[in-house]
Amino acid sequence: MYAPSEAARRSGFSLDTLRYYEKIGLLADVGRTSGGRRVFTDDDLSWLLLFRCLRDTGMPIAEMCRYAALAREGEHTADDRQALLERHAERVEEQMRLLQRQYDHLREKIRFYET
Amino acid sequence: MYAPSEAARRSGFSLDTLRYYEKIGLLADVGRTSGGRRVFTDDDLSWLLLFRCLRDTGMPIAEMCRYAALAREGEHTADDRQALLERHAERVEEQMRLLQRQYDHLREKIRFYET
DNA sequence: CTTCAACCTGGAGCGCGCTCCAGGTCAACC
DNA sequence: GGTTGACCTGGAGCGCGCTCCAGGTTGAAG
Repeated sequence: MYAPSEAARRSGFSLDTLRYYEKIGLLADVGRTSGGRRVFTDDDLSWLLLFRCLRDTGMPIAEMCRYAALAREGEHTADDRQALLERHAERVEEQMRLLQRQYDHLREKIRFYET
Repeated sequence: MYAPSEAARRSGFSLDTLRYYEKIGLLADVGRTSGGRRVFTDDDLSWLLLFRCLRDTGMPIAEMCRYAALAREGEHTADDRQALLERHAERVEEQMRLLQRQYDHLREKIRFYET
């Protein structure tokens, strides 16, 4: 059980972003205290860490929503979810290759300044 | 000498983006025909390829503008320009490490679906 | 019991990097 | 000379992903 600030600290998202993710339905069924304050479980946290991973690798929020919606539908969507992640992983590989290539160009450019 | 569409094709930027880059002063002194149409030189093209590299590695446009402005000031800014690129390259290294780390997480998650 | 930082809501606003549009001009080809 | 597609300008608009704000509530510490 984590307070909002603790969940923010552990996930790397801001409080506003956590509220935003709940508002758009990415993070569903977040618990509340009797006073109306959010309480994040370990399960919520592991979702947030997955979202962190997907965001850091450039997945659009709309696609994360699709993934989360599939997961909520139940076990029978496991194949779809796997395929979604696989397609994303392939895009990430392409992104890494491009980044490496452009990094090499950049280093070459810098070497030019060193002479 | 390249027509706008050719410059777009070779640089990977859209026509609108080329015009936009000129408008904000990132790309300066682009030549024109008597009729007012842009003519891109090899020099313009190599600038565009550098911008492509910097954008692909996540440099904000404002910083590319700073770099371009320094270059226009003359040779005496070479050290500043080199330092700017070096700082950027270090950020890119960090970005590559993060991307690799999150890619590994993603692959692990996918492996979980395979069992 | 008081205080005060952390939290709540709904909704507006923002920064970035383009992208699109209207309404016109240019120039190569038939 | 007419057609057509590439190009021009200034300015508005957009998609994304938050971020901020006002005005109010909660709850742990002293």
